Amino acid sequence: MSRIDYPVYLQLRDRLWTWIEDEQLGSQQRLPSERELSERFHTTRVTIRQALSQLEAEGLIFRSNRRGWYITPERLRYDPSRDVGFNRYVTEQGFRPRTETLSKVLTETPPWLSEITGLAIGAPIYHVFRRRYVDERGLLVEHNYINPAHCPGLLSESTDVSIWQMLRDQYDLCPEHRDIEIYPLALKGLEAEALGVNQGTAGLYIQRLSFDQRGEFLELDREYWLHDALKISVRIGDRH
Amino acid sequence: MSRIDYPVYLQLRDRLWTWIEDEQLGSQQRLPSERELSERFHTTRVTIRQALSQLEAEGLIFRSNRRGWYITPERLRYDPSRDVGFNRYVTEQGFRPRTETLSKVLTETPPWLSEITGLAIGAPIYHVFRRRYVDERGLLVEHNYINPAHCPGLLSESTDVSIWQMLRDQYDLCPEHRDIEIYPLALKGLEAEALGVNQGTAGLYIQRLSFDQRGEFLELDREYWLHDALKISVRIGDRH
DNA sequence: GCTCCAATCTGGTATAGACCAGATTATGAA
DNA sequence: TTCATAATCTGGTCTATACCAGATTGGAGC
Repeated sequence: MSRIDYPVYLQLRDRLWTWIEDEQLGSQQRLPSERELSERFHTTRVTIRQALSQLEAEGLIFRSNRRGWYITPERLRYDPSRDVGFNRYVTEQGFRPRTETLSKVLTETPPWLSEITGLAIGAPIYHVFRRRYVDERGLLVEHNYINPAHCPGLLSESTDVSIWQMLRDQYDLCPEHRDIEIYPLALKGLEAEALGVNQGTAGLYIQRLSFDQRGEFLELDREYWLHDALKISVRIGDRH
Repeated sequence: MSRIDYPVYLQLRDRLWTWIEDEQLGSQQRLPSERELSERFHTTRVTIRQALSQLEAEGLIFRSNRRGWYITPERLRYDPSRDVGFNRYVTEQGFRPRTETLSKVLTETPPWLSEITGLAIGAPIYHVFRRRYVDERGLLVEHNYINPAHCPGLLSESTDVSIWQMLRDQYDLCPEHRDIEIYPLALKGLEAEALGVNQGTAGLYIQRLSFDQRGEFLELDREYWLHDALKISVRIGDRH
């Protein structure tokens, strides 16, 4: 007997969950179409969609625009306090990374950026906009704002790998301290578009503001992640 | 002229946003009912609800079960790496904190807890379950698992204030290092119920696992936050 | 084989209506 | 005034249907 007063779409969520387990659907595998599911579970498409949205919120499945529903891969572990490049820790965890540079320009510091970096409004600043994949699923887009005073030749460097590694190797730069901000938000506008998800899809915002030993602004990193893509994992206070 | 191919519910989202600005609705103020809004904006309740859900995902408004939609207060800034108690930093930011202890028991270490703490399965462990408010809005629920070896008299202490402060003052305990995990999830079951939100509401999970100077397990903290309630803010590498 | 285009399949959006259950408010009796 | 209760208001759930637009597929023509 199912509990009374338990809405149909929540019952469906549970039945879908166990159905997925029974079928042993694995990472990135596709579910049957909504119409097929609504027949199979004797309900309407609207209600099935409600149940699917629940599973999406829980991170079990994700949608690919007008293509269908798929099983969400395991979360990527991520430590924003470390300087290790994306490619390296993705590989370390047994996944296949890929980075696309969507734009890379030398532009002028806008007011909001001036406010948090101390740069003058209109001062030259590099802006790199990239999309990162894990196993061919786009997990995040990232805006990098880099102080050109420290690395004048950045535009001619490749930005499809780690910017940090490049800053360290080519320009001998490393941050002395940084301010990190993290909060959940809805992906919208440019970011939603670049990730191929619907407006309002749940996401996680991570911002890193780095300064060098002399307290000068080095780099600002603004990352927009899919909500189900990562698990932040930090160790603090260890002296090894 | 509005952009073509822009769905009605997204247009509504924008119109509602500006309408809220025009009306100068402030923190915790109530919106008109869905039926009223759907008339006012010449659409159906379903579509209005879609627009409201967008604004909810974006953190502008939140819902209170069968009572209505309200303006979301400003996010609370939160640094999980510091030992400052909830009450203190809520107050520091000009808000009014409140904590309810929902349960407080001495129980036996379950397998999953044994795995991450090193305690023996079945070993005694304190479990405190609390709900935290800011300005009378419940923002998170929190499970604390505390090693009784270090603070035998915990059950008789008040847990409506900072557990950390108590551990420090009464038992002279402070953590040497800790592992922090953070990721977005959907609030469900006990946590959703305790916060009075619908199953599947977006949330943020924060876990802190603390050990003392000798590497012994001190405390495990599992927090379930509303997604729109906080902004994590950490400074790393500063030597002041 | 290949390319191109049409048919088809998919999820995305939108309407109109209905009923439910919890929360609030109004009412009226004590 | 107090307190129980009834009416009402609110969001929550659900059905049935329709059409759209992007993605995929299948086949015709080369």
